[in-house]
Amino acid sequence: MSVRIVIADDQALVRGALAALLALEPDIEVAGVAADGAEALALAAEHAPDVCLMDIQMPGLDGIEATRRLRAASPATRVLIVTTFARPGYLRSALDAGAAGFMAKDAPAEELADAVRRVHAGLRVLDSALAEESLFEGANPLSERERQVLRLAADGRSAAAVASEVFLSAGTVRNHLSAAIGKTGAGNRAQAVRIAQDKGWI
Amino acid sequence: MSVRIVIADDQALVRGALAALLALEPDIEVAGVAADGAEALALAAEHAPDVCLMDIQMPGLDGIEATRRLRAASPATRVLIVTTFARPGYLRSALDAGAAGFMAKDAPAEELADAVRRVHAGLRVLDSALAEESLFEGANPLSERERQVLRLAADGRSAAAVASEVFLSAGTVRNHLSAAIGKTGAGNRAQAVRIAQDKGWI
DNA sequence: GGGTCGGCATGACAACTGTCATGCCGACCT
DNA sequence: AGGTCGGCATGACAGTTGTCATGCCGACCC
Repeated sequence: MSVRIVIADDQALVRGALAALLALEPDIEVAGVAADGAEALALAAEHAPDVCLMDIQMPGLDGIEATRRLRAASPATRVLIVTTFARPGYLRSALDAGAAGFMAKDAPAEELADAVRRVHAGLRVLDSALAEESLFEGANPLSERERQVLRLAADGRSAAAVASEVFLSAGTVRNHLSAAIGKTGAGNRAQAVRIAQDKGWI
Repeated sequence: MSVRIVIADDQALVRGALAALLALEPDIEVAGVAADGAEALALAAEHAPDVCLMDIQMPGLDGIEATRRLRAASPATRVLIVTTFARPGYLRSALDAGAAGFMAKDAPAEELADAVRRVHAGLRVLDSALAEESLFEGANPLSERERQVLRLAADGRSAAAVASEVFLSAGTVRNHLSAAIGKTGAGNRAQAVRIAQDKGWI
């Protein structure tokens, strides 16, 4: 009785290579591959796989949101997040969304098949160092408004431009940014953006 | 007579998966895998492979610089760059460094083995859309100083902090940044950093 | 109800940022 | 030699950003 899986990753080369790697295992069967979250949902509905390997960074529907919807639509399919960026905030979001496992892409290739089997067996799979860091860091300290404003400021918009997007005064936007700068421990908004992205807070 | 290759990529999972994918080809033999540029050079010296698959983003010695050194040390080994980021500036740097091919990781997995064979046969392998864009964009317009200052400003340093790093006045640093902003078509330094990174100019 | 708290909003002030006019210097051409 | 050009350096000016004191409001707890 083999484990049936679906793989979702936007980079075709990586997707195909992961499929090749897992297809080598006698007890794992690759039922399908998806290039984004929406495709992953469709494939999961069609094939009802045991496990879905899910990247976070994907165009359109990202891996976190896709996990949330997949858990709601097909509770029998368990999700193993496999991500380039081992950010503490991502781990938390992934678990909140209902993921059963979380692996960074710099983990040894030999561990992947085992992780799939463990997730299939109903166990959680976590990078222990990252889990520790996630606890140590504490939760995302930014308020909803602060995240929103910081996201908009992230691609270099001025305070006035952000203000008109969210229907606030420019002063208020600067105030939220100032709060975000304080909470991230940054010295200005550019650093705040970097730190927040690095921790997976925005 | 099979093609002997070395694979360099810092993400172990991707490295292993690419190795698995290529090992399936009867005429390709994976002689070794490396986690960074330095390891790749050592493996190339040891095994004298026909082709080296090289990621750009790697800790320590990056893929571009590793390619340059590998071409100098082992001219018989041809380099195929395989990168996450299909940036026009990267393509140019890679070719200048002596790479024989340049593939993005979102290319179909079926093309990888063929690309390896072509590179081995002495042909160039290029993403044609990217090559066109690279020509259209023209060369990196930033001067050495502008790149240096922009790189330092990229992680949120103030003009004064950058100035003391490079022994210039704060005003001069702002002037270089202003020039970079103009040349990138950005509206402020944060946008200039984004655009320059996106095109592979810094 | 009264007190406290966190999130949100605002304008005033100081610091920083982006632009510009100006000047210096070496490379290149005629 | 003289002219032109691009890269580099600088300070003055106007616009943007970061901080702060202040106030409003709903949630929560005696």
